Amino acid sequence: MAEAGGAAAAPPDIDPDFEPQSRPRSCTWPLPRPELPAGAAEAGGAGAAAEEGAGGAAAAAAGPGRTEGARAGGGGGGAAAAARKGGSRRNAWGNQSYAELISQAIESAPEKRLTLAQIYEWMVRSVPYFKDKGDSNSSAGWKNSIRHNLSLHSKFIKVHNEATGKSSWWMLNPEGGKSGKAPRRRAASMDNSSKLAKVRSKASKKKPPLQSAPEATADSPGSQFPKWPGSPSSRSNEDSDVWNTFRLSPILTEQDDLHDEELLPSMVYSSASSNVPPTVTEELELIDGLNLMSPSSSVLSTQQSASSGQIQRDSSFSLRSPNAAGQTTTFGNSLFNPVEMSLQSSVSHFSGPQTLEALLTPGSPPPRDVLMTQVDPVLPQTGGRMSSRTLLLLGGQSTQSKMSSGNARGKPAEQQAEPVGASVLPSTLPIVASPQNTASINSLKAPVSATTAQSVQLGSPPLLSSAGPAPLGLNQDRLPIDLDIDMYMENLECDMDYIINSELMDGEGLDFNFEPVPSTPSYPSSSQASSHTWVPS
DNA sequence: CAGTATAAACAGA
DNA sequence: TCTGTTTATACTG
Repeated sequence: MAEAGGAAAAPPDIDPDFEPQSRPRSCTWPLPRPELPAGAAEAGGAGAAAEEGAGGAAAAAAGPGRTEGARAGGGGGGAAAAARKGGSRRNAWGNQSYAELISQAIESAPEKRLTLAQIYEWMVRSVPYFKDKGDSNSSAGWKNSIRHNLSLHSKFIKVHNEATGKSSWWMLNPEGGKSGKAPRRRAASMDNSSKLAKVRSKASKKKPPLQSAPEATADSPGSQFPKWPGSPSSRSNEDSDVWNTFRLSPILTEQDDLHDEELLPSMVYSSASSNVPPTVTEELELIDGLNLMSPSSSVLSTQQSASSGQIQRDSSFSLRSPNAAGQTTTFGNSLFNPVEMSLQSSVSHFSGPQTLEALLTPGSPPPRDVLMTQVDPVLPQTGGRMSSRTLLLLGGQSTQSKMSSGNARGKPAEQQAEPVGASVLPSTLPIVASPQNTASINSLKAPVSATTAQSVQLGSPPLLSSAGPAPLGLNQDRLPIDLDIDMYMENLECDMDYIINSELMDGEGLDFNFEPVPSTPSYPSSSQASSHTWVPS
């Protein structure tokens, strides 16, 4: 799995003990372990050496005593010998490294993402050695190591978790950042956000000239992945720093002008439309990573660099959604929709520069639909649109970016919301067989390839119009992607939200909107909508 | 030397 | 206090 990079992730070593246990009821993730452990499975299956069991126990036993101090070094002595499988474990808990354990923990989560606390939890529950150490007392050392590993390895990406309000989500880097400490540049697609986060954080944080911006930015170790704009999620202030960091990429630069939140969409879109600067390329790469993830996603990829980029993203989203059962359909929908919306919109934009222009065109009334979506960035500027209402609309679920801060998820959010993402999506983009969906899909593609199609579709059901509740069933399709979504959400969300809110919102039901929107019109709607809705024809 | 573990300093929320 | 990031140190292969 994740393995691409994560190779480590699934090493064989896993102890029988811990793997399956992963899901504590109490755990955040509601889902019943979906497939859980891809990683685990593999891991376990693979090599899993049996030995662990014993070892584990032993370790546990021993463990308590020594805890950290001894371990490596001390353990080293004894353990050292142990070749992974061969014999003893490298570590008190087995042969797996922290990074591997973390990977498993994340993979075990239905949504493939966990918060730090959840990772701790998983460790305690799943790894015998840590069972005893859940306490604050004993836990300090290994928790510190967990955190350290998360930050250190690129294979782990941090997605800021608005909804939960908790800490960020930690996910496996699709590209497999691998353990490499800081593969900075590469960055995986998703990473962007996360990375951004990191970047920003780093940038902002340490003032020490050491890593001063410039250098860091570049490739040097300091900068990790400046790729996208996404990070708005982070904090306001940081952004500035972050941006600096990012600036490397042209896009970023542009974005700077704009604003954090909206930036993303705009950025992408803008960049794409305008030129497809190098930055874009990078994004693509990132995206690629996503693609990897996503099965069908590749669809558009080829078409246009710019367009492809986003498209892929979409796919990635869909991909992401693992298994989760679609529990909270509603949420999922809402959440996803927005995202997709944004995505689609973005796509459409790309597809049709014209559209973009049209959209952008100041002269024309700001095409809410379209513009909203894409242009969002502008909107905010124009008038902060994210009125509370909007947020409200999104309702609870939409995680609006930082703006709203507490997302719908908030409460049960984790349970519900998260799952949502995961649950439905899988089939989403790629597959969606349903007629409507199909249309939507087409629309997605269409933008790229055929504008015409879009127009057609567009014509039919503009977002709002479509509002018709009917189609909803489909919604689910899109929902899930939380993982990515979050990330995107950060970036996109704002836009989406805005758009949605502004347009759809008025009222009532976002839900309705979603579907209709996404289903077919979405793309078109965005681009076309702009033209349609706003522009006569 | 690379990878990993551990400890700890710092910083932000 | 928790979360994250970084740096430093030590050990192993």
